[in-house]
Amino acid sequence: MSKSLVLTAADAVACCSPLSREPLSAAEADRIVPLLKALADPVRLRLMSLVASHEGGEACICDLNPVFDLSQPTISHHLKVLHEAGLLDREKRGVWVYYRARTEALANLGALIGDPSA
Amino acid sequence: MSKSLVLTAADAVACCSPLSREPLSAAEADRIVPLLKALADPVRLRLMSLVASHEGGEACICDLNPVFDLSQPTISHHLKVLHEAGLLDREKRGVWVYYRARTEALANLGALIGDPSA
DNA sequence: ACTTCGCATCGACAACTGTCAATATCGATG
DNA sequence: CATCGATATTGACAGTTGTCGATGCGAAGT
Repeated sequence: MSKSLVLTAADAVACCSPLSREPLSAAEADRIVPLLKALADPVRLRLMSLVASHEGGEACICDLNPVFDLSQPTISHHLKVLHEAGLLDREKRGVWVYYRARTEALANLGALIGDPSA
Repeated sequence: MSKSLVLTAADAVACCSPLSREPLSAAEADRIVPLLKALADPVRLRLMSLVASHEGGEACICDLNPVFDLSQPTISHHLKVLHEAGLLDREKRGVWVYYRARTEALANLGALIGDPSA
């Protein structure tokens, strides 16, 4: 069976026209805002960038943790927020946990905010 | 003198490569996050969309206020946040105040999040 | 089996945020 | 100038959020 039975916030972005095209409904805004909230923190934005720009689009937590002067639980918390927003996929391989950037979600969100054809 | 002597957060976005290109520095993240924070609220996201999609890219507060079931000070507050982030330009014409969407700022932010060429 | 290691969860706390009612400001109009 | 109407500011409050230390959990190694 498919692993995408659960509809994350990231999936919901694809169905809205760009900000400058037509007014967003309250329901649409409520579906998009969790994504923006997830990115609207300096640590999470950098985490997202670190994972997305990492080789293969994925990174091990063990690589991410030492980048910041923050406790391990704090990084774990931020990664969870990004994961639950649908921006990061989580996979456990052996001892380590890897996060992979959902570039499609990022692309959809980017298009919604700054529509190139607007 | 020019009115653009002040560098808003929106201007600072243009100088960063997309999220999935290379890791964002802490300083870059700190400059981008205010923009995302400004959009990461359902009311502000809808306000931004309302203004940006409005005829001429601008809208009068008197048109925005009745759209929401919120007090006038609350809407005023949200518009201020968007303005201070550099996403909305403010202009007083006669009795009314008009807000204009800074589409360039939106485009830059959109490109940073979801780079089409990534 | 015991320990170690990588990561998640919990509980607590300070800081920030969204909202409102009350009030101020300021231009237009009588 | 007195008033009115549109918007901004202030002060207060509840709810949310970022952070930490302590602890839990499961897999690997000894």
